[in-house]
Amino acid sequence: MEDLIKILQSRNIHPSHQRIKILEILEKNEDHMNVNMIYEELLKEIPTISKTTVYNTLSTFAEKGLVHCLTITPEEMRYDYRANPHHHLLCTRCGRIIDVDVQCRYADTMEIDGHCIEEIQGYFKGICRECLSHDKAQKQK
Amino acid sequence: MEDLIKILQSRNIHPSHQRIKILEILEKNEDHMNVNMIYEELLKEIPTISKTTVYNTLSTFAEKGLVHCLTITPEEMRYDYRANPHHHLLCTRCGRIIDVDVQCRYADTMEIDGHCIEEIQGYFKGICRECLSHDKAQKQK
DNA sequence: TATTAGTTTATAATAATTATAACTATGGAA
DNA sequence: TTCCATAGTTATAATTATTATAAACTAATA
Ligand SMILES: [Mn+2]
Ligand SMILES: [Mn+2]
Ligand SMILES: [Zn+2]
Ligand SMILES: [Zn+2]
Repeated sequence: MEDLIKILQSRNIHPSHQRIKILEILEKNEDHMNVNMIYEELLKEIPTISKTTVYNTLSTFAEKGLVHCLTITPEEMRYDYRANPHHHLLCTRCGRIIDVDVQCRYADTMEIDGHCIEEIQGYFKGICRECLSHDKAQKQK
Repeated sequence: MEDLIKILQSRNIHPSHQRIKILEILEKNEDHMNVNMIYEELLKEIPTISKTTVYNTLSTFAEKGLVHCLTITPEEMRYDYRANPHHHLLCTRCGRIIDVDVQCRYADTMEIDGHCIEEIQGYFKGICRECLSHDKAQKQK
């Protein structure tokens, strides 16, 4: 709680009740929530929360570099709180977006083909570990 | 023209007038159009074309593996006709999506961290060659 | 107290995409 | 030729994520 406030302050974001809760949810959640998932979680603690606040807060967080926006799913934006750059797996079975710790060979390159590279976004499509082991368990029956 | 028909037929897609024209546009265009860009181009030749047809056709093409869907821009889907897998640069200046021919070290890996990898999607964010040289020209004034 | 800036909320507007149903072209059977 | 089935196209409406707008609230400050 105190930690979260400090994190917000360090980015010059006024630590309102709503903002603290949203950051708390982002921190807890592993698989890259969309606005609606965050909103549903918030409702449990702040029943008067508005979806606009979630949108506003997330775009503030993104501006201040506190979260990264992932355009992996075509339907809606996903939000990523983890600090270090990394890649993702989009599971075509369960729909989750999962962190994958692989290094990109080009992660330290700032120039390719004359283009200036500022950010690397990579993701894999496939079937996640959990879904695979679920498949196996099914087959053994 | 004959080529385009053959391409469609080889994928079991009936080569209607509309479909041929859409494929033709995709082939000509380098920077990964969205539905509206394709629609606007089509209007010049088929003034009665419907946007629904563009959507239907592109989703057929995608199903049959003729195009790839890019979720790089958050606003809308972009379509990629090139056959070989490759990466992209999203220029934050001009908004274009440009092919970048870099190899991915993991392109032949089918398994990472126990997850099954079926497809690799990667893109870079930055400023493209053309925008950079435009900047330089400005400065010299 | 009155004022102000910053934050949250309710509500409406926008825009990409999908769903639905009517219309059209085509090719074969009768 | 006429009828019919099918696939493809079109117009239109519905859905849904996101953004815009303005009102209400909060906390700090003169
Ligand atoms: Mn992540
Ligand atoms: Mn491409
Ligand atoms: Zn899964
Ligand atoms: Zn550019």
